[in-house]
Amino acid sequence: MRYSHKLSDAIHILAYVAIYQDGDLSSATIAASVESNPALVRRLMGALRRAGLLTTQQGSATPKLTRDATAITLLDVYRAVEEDGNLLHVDDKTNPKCVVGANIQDTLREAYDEVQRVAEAQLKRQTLAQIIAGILTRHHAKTQ
Amino acid sequence: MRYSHKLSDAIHILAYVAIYQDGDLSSATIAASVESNPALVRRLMGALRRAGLLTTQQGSATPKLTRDATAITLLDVYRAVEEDGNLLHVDDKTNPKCVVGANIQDTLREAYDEVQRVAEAQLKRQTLAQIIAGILTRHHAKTQ
DNA sequence: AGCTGATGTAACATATAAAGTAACATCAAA
DNA sequence: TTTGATGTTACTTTATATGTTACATCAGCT
Repeated sequence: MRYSHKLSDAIHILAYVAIYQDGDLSSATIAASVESNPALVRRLMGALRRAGLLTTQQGSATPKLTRDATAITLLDVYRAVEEDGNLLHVDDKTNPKCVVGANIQDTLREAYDEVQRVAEAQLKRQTLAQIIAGILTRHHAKTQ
Repeated sequence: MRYSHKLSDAIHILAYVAIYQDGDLSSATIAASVESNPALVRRLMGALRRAGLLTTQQGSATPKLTRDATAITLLDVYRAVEEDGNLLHVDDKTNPKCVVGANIQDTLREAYDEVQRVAEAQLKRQTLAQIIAGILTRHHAKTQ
């Protein structure tokens, strides 16, 4: 498949909502910033809403973060939009009659879990507020 | 796309070669253990050979690890078989005329690099020898 | 030398998931 | 009531992984 940009686009949406909180927050406007389409934006916003990160109102372009950007981690967003949150994938079709095929799946799962654990810990350490600060800092550096 | 099993299958191949080093190591036999096909096994072995982890000889089913399994990390294997080694992907098509779109790519790259760094460190900490030990331990537990 | 069976590699087909597109029901606000 | 928004679904397109086939090349044996 193509590589997923869902995490990146979801963070983009949340950052946009936070930065332009009193501006035009229609899915079409946000889609223009993402260079994507309104339906994708609405789909991602739906996932963010179900995860409790965003409130929306049907018929009204008024999305809002449910809490401060300092209290939203990249892990929160990742879990909201990536249903298979696994970074690495075990081949679950190996020969059970072979010593290697019969035992490698559980062994690898254990190994991959360690990778997943540290990656998620790192995602948890980074907040939406930091991303927003990074965006604004870069912007100001360019326009001064 | 489908999720990649290349890392898992490559580790499988290396473990198989190490465990059955004096047995039948034809791509067809290994493919039977992976429940895949010989061409895939040969493709992955080609990548492992180019990465310096394995030696092979055309015409002869005699693959060998180039060094002890304790000196081959999962990161070595990962880099050998995953050409795009990035676990997370920035959306590289965002609107440069928007403050968010123009600056989020670099900001996210920085954030994702941190995740990549800790994940790779964890992959580096785990060796092929540990995977082999895990496979054999599980096997012995079942057959005692 | 020739036969057999192996690898190396490429071309093509298929499967799967992401993202794009379009349509429409529903709701908000004027 | 009209306009324009969201929520959601179905379908299409695209990208990547894997499967399949074919065949050139090589090793090892007789």
